[in-house]
Amino acid sequence: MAALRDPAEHLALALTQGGMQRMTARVLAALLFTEQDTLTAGEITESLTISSGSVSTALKSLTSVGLIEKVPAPGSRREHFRFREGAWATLMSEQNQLVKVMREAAEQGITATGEDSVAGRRLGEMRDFYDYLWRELPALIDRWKAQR
Amino acid sequence: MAALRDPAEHLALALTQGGMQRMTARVLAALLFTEQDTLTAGEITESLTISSGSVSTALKSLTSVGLIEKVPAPGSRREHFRFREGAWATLMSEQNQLVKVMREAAEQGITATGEDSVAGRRLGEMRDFYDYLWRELPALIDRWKAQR
DNA sequence: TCGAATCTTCAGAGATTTCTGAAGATTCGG
DNA sequence: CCGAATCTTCAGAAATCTCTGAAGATTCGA
Repeated sequence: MAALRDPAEHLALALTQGGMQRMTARVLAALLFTEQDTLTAGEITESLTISSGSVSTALKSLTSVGLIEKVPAPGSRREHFRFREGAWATLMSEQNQLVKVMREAAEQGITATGEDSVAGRRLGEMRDFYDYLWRELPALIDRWKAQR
Repeated sequence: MAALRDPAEHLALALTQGGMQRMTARVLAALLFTEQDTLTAGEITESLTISSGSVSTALKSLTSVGLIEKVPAPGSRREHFRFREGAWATLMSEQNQLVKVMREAAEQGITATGEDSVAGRRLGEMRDFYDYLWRELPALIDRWKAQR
């Protein structure tokens, strides 16, 4: 596989498996692997050989979820971007939204079937599990932040 | 949205967001929401109005990851399936594979860039984070299992 | 304020994924 | 061992998602 020859592409692939858009993942990987402190949209466009449109969309989306940040660049007309401190914890928290969705789906199911039905009991187990994660995962991330 | 009227479909949608195939998610939801203890492939095919091929593929895949199980059904020629005890913890563990992939991608990046480069330091942070999760998440799940 | 450089948006081409349907394999009662 | 019931597989149709390219918007120095 070509990705194994290129660690940045390999990392992008892993991010893709986690649900990230392919071009977005490649842009993030570029920001991780550069030896510069920041990169401009133009530099990314050139180094990945993808359209400026894709880069723009990717940067917008990565910024909005807090994985990267715009860096004021005096003396340059272009926007500079940088991988953000603590971004991994942010990404993890993003993914915890899914835990919330699962818990709510279970809750809704219980409302529909009733607590004491066969299905209601199955869904109760599900709700309890995601409830537990919803409480414990943020604590886990906090412990990480603390020990840094 | 129609899904909000039908809790089973809503749950299937949530599973889909987590990366599960749509028909596979619907089959799993059917097994969760039924008032029976088990369902046959035929019953699922009928209640979801999807092709028998999709049901067969879905059941195969759900069985292989341990979310459901075949139940021996004396006196019936058909296979019976049931949502599996502790399946949610299993699903969670599945998803932790991604943590491992991320850690390895970081490690590989460090090997390529060197520990002391700018990129190497960024990747070091990434590696440490996923390393932490890789150690702590199984413990979190174990605590859940213990407290049941 | 003007204009060059840069960025954003979005329609549609292209790539990918998903589902179906039907042919063939399997299973089990008789 | 036969045959009806059931299950599996897979080619290709259909649906979906992704990326590009170019038109228009924006920004900032002069």
